[in-house]
Amino acid sequence: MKGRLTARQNEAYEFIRAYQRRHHKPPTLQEIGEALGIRSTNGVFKLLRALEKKGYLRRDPGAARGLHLLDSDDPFALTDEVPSLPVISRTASHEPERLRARPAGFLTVDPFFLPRGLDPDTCLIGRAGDDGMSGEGIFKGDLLLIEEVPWRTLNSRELVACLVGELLLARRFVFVNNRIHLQPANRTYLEEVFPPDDPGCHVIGPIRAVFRRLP
Amino acid sequence: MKGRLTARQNEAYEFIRAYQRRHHKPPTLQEIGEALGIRSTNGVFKLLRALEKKGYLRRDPGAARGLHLLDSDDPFALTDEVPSLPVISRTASHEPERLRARPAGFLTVDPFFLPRGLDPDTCLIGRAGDDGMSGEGIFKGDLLLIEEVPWRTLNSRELVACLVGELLLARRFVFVNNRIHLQPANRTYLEEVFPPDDPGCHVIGPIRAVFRRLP
DNA sequence: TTGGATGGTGAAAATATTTTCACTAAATCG
DNA sequence: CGATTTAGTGAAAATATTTTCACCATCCAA
Repeated sequence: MKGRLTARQNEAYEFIRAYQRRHHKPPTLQEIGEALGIRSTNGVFKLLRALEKKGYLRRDPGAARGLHLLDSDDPFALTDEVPSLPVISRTASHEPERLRARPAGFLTVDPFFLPRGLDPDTCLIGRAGDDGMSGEGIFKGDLLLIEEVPWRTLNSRELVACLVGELLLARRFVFVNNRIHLQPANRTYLEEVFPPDDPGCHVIGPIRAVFRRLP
Repeated sequence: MKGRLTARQNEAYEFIRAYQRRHHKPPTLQEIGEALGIRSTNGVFKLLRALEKKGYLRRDPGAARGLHLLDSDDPFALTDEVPSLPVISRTASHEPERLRARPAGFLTVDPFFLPRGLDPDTCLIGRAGDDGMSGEGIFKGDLLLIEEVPWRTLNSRELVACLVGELLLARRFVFVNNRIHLQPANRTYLEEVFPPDDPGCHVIGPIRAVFRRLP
């Protein structure tokens, strides 16, 4: 029995949800007001009443922080919506079929980086092993969000992650004359060419996002 | 670094945990008192202070329901916070003192990108407004994790985000001869120089991470 | 046996937070 | 057009909640 939310109401709803996820408790009216740029708590109050009437939250009148989102009631459900992707360990190249085995860790990734509702179960995180794509802004050590797909479904010149030798590399993928070409974007690196079944080369899939921590 | 809990302290701890689990927010002192049969909120207050001193919870002095259990072994302890940072809206340059007002949205960021336990409350997300730092792998549209600090505390040649005119830009920061120099890393852009109080230039702080979604 | 830590009572003070009131302005709808 | 919804401002009132103060009792270790 939910009405549709106005843009403003949605902003309030999303803020409450983000706040709850971060602080494990609901915000006060003042905190909502600050976040949305509303100077009067009454402005916030009315937004909340509208949200309540439309069935998006329940209030506990009189109680401090007496809010309670209905959709995603459980704080653990909230964290579930933010996928945690396995980080490929350095030993993965020994058995590229089992990239998810013994992950080096997990990285929380905002759904913003999973376009078109990409299935999180098909995604992985890998660390770029060289500067071969520095010309396109991918540096050694960057974390790459990789969608795992069969390499035959890739488009030509798609930006991919692959395991070559002991390293996980970002490259442009080209398939011609029954050969996989991995093209760097840095003059000091050379294009590499492999037959499709070369055990020393495993193309994982396209790179969907790049994350870099700066010193 | 935890002391042992007395029976009474443990009862309080367990009640808080159960309450949090059920209501998705911490209880008030009165509610704890009712549950444990303590008539004075001060009795509860002292229990909480003891729990805090022993490292079992954190308090947020002055805030209603300002409690927060710590123990990370406990699935309901809720400590491993995955912060949700506000994304600076495009209209922020009109009032750079209130960057958090009316955020364009929120981005969940893995704690991995907050070095040395950087306080999430001092961090923001901004979108790079040009390609002025493409030479260092930051492109227009990239999401920047910015630590908000007073510009006088910056080191020379530090990579910073700043609001110049209508745009949020990444640049190298240099302060000499009482002038702020913003240096690009792309030959087609020019260094810009501002007096420290120029209203058209607001240096937000150093860039701690870069996130890019690929097409 | 004295002194600190613990665990209280009860009341009052100080804040935090919600709620109400009066008023404005824009957008929407029948 | 006029009525309704939405989204505010600003101030004040009403409560909820935290914090402090004075005081008491018990237990335990030095």
